[in-house]
Amino acid sequence: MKDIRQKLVEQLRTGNCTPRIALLARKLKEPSTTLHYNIKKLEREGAILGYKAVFDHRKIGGGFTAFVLLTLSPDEYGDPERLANEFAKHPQIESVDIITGDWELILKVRTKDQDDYFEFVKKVISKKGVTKIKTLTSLRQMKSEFVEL
Amino acid sequence: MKDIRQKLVEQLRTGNCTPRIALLARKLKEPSTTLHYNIKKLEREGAILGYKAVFDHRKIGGGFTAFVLLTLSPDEYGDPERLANEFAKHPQIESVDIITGDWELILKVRTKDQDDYFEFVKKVISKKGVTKIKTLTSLRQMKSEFVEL
DNA sequence: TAAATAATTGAATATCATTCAATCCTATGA
DNA sequence: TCATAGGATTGAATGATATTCAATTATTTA
Repeated sequence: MKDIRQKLVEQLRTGNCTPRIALLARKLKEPSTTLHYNIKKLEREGAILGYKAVFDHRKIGGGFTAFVLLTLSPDEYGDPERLANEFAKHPQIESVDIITGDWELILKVRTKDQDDYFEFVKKVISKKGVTKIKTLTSLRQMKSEFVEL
Repeated sequence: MKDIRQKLVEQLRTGNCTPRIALLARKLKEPSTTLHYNIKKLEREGAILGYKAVFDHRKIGGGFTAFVLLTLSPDEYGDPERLANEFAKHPQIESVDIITGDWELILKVRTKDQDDYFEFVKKVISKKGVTKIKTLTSLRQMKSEFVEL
């Protein structure tokens, strides 16, 4: 048996999907060519960045979810985007935001379990420039990516 | 001119998309029927919850993003899910998590601007059961929904 | 080891996205 | 008011794709 599952998840997580124009045409009672035109326009304008699958992460080896608050050392203050971009590269990280207040960055992280998360914090998050880390562990997700769970 | 744009955004925000099997078949060098079978299986198992568009929220009237930390009154302590589910219904709310630590809930909220956000806090978030609200305003998003921006 | 169940796959079909050209609408300026 | 140009809408035709089906192969179960 091939292990296609993992490859599929990898591909569908960030793209490789497309809108169902014919279905939308029926729902909205509009000609599909009109919808096609308007969707392409949204894409051209950069309003639509892509199409992707939404997963129940518990079922694809991402049972642990946490929000991570970070403060940066004064030398990173001027350019928090450098570190933020570095974090963004990791597939375990769902979102990266530079924020106001007592913390500079907030990350949303998905790992298999708490052990995995601890390893991830040690290897990826704890780096020069990060002076303080606070983890808010998700006990229950009610909504994610605008989808109610 | 019809205003289809808003209706499309509404529909594509949470679903009405589908995987591009033929494209994946070329990428992964597997027969499209095999991929079709495996994708349907992921759907049946509930691992895939749906397919949706990813937006640049700044271009569809959601220029303001914030993470909202909430503490609940002792009487809501026992059943934070009730309030969480209520929040989840609002389209401005991207995610709702029940968390550990000093706060009980974290929301990710998208509104047009800060004024809109203030209205939203007053009308929706400030309700009986919520005793403390802390807003972390996003100044810059580097990644969202696993998509680098 | 046999039988049952699950997974893979090519061929055929049904559905759909996309293209194209014609038409309509809207904004702009004389 | 009218003419014009660019954008938006749409039906018909086409090309591409998802889906179904049946046959085969692999894996699990008893």
